[in-house]
Amino acid sequence: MTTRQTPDEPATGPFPVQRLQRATLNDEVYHELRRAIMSGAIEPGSTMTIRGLAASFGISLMPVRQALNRLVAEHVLMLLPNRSVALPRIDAGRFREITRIRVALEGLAAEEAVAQVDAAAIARMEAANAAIEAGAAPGEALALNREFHFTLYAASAMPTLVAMIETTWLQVGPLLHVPIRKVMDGATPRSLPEHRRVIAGLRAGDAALVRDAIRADLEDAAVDIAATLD
Amino acid sequence: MTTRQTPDEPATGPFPVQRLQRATLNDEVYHELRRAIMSGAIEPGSTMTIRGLAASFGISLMPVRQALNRLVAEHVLMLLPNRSVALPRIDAGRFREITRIRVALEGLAAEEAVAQVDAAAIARMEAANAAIEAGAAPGEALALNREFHFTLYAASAMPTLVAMIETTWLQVGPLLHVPIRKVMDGATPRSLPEHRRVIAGLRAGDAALVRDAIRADLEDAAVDIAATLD
DNA sequence: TCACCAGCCATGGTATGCCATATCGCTCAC
DNA sequence: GTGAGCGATATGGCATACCATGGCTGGTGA
Repeated sequence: MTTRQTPDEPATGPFPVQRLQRATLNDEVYHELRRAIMSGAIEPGSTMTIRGLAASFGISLMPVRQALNRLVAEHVLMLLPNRSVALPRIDAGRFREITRIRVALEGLAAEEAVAQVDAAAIARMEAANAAIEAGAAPGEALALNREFHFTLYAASAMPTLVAMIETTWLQVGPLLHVPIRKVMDGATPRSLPEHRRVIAGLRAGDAALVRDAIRADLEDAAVDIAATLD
Repeated sequence: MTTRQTPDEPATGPFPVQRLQRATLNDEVYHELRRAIMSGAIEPGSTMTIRGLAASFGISLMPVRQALNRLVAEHVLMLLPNRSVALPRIDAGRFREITRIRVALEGLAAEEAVAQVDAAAIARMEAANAAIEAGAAPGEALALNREFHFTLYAASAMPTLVAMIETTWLQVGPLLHVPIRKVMDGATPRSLPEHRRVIAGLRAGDAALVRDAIRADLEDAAVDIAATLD
């Protein structure tokens, strides 16, 4: 099964080491492409070839093909008529659509999380938000924002929902990078009132408030991003 | 590229025949598995092997592997620890979760459809509903119900949303078949008041009414299905 | 008779090779 | 000079082959 165990570092014995890398090449390629997309390394609209990627990774075509298929199935990549794959160029209409979907899904997760969130999760969210407001670098702010949101969503204990939300984040991922950088670069570290409302709502156990704060947070960000689209 | 053109039937010349089967084996397997799942032909909890399916289809392992990967990516199939795939056994908790997701997504699509639906679509929905109420066979009723709902959702002009809804239907597909049969077999053809409310709401342009009718329709059905779970 | 071990078989992952197609460029004819 | 046709190359899909792993089974020894 080629579990790709321990490419280096000789076996350290029965010690509890946690280096379970990635199981299959397929998975590795998949996650690497995900990372590249979320980090803005891939230009929207650009196409990629199986052979090209396989050569870059130094592996055969099969794992790459499977990883691409998986991303196409998630609507993160797009199948061209010639069966090549491309990172879709997101127009304003599609962005609006995905934003509405995100409001519905993330609102549901947020609402549900209120009843089940624990103090540790709230603390992590508050720490992430504080780091953003303290003026993290743009890339880091994105990661912190992601942690803020997904800590909340994970508290919903709805794994299928969380997975669907992750997919939607991937779909708009190419947009997040550049515009957010533009938005945050010039601005002084600004407070994120909606994030603070989320935390306040969690503490108060007010599901409607948390849902609305998430909605407002998404829509606020969407306004900035949409402004860069047309 | 192996476009698999015209396995039989000699070229009929420039006549406009519409027999563009399926493009790739991958796709063919994918859709066949989808059909099998939605029709209840695959037992929830049962596992399947790549080689077994490939032998059944009379093709090689690669297209089967890709189709399975795609279904796993859509959370329709499930990856076992030994990397085999299985049709998940849906427990009550997961069913409740998916139902809530469906209410959120399908409610959004329904609401959005109100502003854009045309008379032809409403007519198709009414016809489908009438056929159900007239006492269609169980399997046919499922297909008609599906047509009713997706005609509505397609009117939303939100293709990404519709695709996500289709995925959720696939995820609960194994449950729909048997229970619905049980529910509908004994019962005399009953009217579907929520479907009628949907149509009335569409005619009246009342988005809130349509959304609520869809919510009620889904939750009504969910009660029947959940009753068969534990 | 039971437990344990070894070898086989089933199965998944990956690499390679071949075929079909699409695309691009070049050449030749008009 | 331009357009049409042809060929080379790039590219995707599929089949086959090989390897690694995990589970199962049968045999052997206590």
